[in-house]
Amino acid sequence: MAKTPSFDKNGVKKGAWSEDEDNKLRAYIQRYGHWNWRLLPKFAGLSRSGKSCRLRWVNYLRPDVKHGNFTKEEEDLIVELHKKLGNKWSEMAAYLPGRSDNEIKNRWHTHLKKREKKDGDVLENEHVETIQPDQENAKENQMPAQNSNLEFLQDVESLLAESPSSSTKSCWFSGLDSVGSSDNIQQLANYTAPESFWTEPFLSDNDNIISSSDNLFLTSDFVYPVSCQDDMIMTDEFLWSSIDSYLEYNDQFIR
DNA sequence: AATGCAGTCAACCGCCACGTA
DNA sequence: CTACGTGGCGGTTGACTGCAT
Repeated sequence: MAKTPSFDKNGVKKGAWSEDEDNKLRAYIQRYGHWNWRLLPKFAGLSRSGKSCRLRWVNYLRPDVKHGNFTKEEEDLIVELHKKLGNKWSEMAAYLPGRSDNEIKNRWHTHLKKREKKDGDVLENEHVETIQPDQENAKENQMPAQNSNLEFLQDVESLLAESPSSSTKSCWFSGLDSVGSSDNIQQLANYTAPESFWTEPFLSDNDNIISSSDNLFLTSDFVYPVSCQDDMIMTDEFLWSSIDSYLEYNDQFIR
């Protein structure tokens, strides 16, 4: 499927990645993070270009990357987003957790483009409008701009502070669409975390940070249940201690 | 069984935007 | 202001798979 491995004139390897190369790259990034893609292959012991390493990580090795067939919902969303955004694959990827821009692009070119053309022809014959302006606006409201993780948490923190209902906090994290009637509750329910919030483990040289149950935002134990299980309800204490840990931990690097 | 062809997807390439010296 | 380095994006390619003939 992938290209045959070969070496260019500078001794840089190209083509399909071996399991050994994957393991080296994964191990290096999990321990040190990707601080400089150009230098990374040298330190990780790989005869690859930085670009190739980045692509392999982003599209394949990241722990949150979904491998497998697209669901009907995902495909419908891609079609809708393509109507809205055009070929902005990376922007679309922000709305499809676990899917890379490359994967979305491939899916569009191999499947959805044809489906869309077919649907378009049918609709043209039936003289039906595919999307109403109001629906567009509604969609816009559900997809706020992505912030940095820290900005996102600060926004959430301030919204939660204004919330009269303690259950709001749990409901928001459980992924419910609507949890109340007041403005800030509604705003919170519509709020979208940056994808990296769930997926970036904030790696450092200290392995304890990855495995410590005290830093719940930093562990896969916490990140994955929240991002994958819609019906998970968290206690307020758990949520607040997690946010505090997260902000505290971030401060070490920001200051 | 052999061949051709369309579909699929991992990976590459060139370009651009942005930050920094 | 300019040059340079880096990361990221979108378009394209090439190898593999599966199906039809």
